[in-house]
Amino acid sequence: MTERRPRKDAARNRAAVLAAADTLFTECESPEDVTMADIATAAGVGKGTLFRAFGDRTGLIRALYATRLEPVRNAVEEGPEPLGPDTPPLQRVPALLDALLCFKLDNRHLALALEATGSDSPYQAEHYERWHSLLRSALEQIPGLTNSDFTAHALLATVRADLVEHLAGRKGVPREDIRKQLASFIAEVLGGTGPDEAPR
Amino acid sequence: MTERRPRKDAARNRAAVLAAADTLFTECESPEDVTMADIATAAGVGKGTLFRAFGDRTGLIRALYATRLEPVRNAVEEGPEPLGPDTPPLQRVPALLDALLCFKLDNRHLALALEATGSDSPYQAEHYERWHSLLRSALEQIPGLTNSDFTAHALLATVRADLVEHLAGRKGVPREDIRKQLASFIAEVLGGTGPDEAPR
DNA sequence: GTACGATACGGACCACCGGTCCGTTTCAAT
DNA sequence: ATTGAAACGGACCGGTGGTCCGTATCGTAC
Repeated sequence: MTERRPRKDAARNRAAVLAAADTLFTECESPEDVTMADIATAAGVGKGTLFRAFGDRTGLIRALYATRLEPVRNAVEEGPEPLGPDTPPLQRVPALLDALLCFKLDNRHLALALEATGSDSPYQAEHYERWHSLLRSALEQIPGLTNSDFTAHALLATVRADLVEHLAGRKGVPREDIRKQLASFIAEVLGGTGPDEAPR
Repeated sequence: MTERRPRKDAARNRAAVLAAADTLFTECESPEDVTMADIATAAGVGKGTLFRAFGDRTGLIRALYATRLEPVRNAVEEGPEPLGPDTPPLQRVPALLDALLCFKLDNRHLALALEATGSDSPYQAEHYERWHSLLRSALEQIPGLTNSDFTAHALLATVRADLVEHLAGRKGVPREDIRKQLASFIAEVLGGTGPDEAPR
């Protein structure tokens, strides 16, 4: 198989860039006053290296984002009960959204940077498709719920990075409050058509 | 009062720029390949004029957006039954969101341009505050609904420009379908706590 | 109609950013 | 030790938002 292993220095530099970018985005207020040159300098490499490794700005941010999101993704794909695939939908849907919310709360800067890539609306990222179809199929298994496709979009819109940032950052709403409000909203949505509780 | 009337040529140029920007944004695919220089040229004025009149790119787009949104705003503030302030909340909430949705459908390019301004998340625009508090107070009057503040945010997130664009543009969902799905979603949200409203 | 101050015009100009290019250095397989 | 491939880095480029200032236009006072 032609699986060329990357050279040692390449791997090291890649990691250095990722780390530097992460701290820079975390520190700076707005993602867009972190320039590519800044990142290169902070990582101690040249700009060329940076672009060679990640293609372009979006590629770098996506790589960072994917790295951070991986634990969540694993938990969802093969994890235990609250998030894993064996959870009954009525319980899994809130769990999924709560996990996503917490992730965005913990990585506000990153999620913001990803969405702010300009031309790259979140709906073009392959991430989105995955989450959407996951959520949709979970919703479809809930009896009495129609409109799963749109509902999935709507629920995902609820945890978008800039809304989360607006609430948690700008308005200072405490983390647990946001989680509770989201949970309560979801309960309203899910409870609307079926029997009000009882996962049957 | 020091209400200096603007000079005649200034007013004419301002209008020309607004018109030119509107058509350019409408024609071009992505808002960000309409440059300020393009707009100036299309309007037959110099760049300086353009910046003098609107401050910066965001200012121009906001001005355009506000102009287009004005009819809706009027209808909401002092209009007749479906949207106006005398409508009972249970009917007004869906009407408001439907109006907003239709507006975004009709002005996709503009709404997209506004949100894509980069640093300027929709939540920082003064528009948003107005719509949010309007919606929230309407929701508060619906008996049995808690969590009005967050619910208002969530419902507004449902009609965000890029989601609408994703559905209507990218995936080609017909206008009426989207409206119907939105209405149905809202019904689920509003019907969740009260008596079984089931409009069908 | 003329003169004149205030206001607006316009396009050359600037700073800066994402992205490329290519001569030089480093790696690792032999 | 040799050597070719892979990676490096920073000078460089095209283009964008935004500024500056000499010039043209407006509108008012006479």
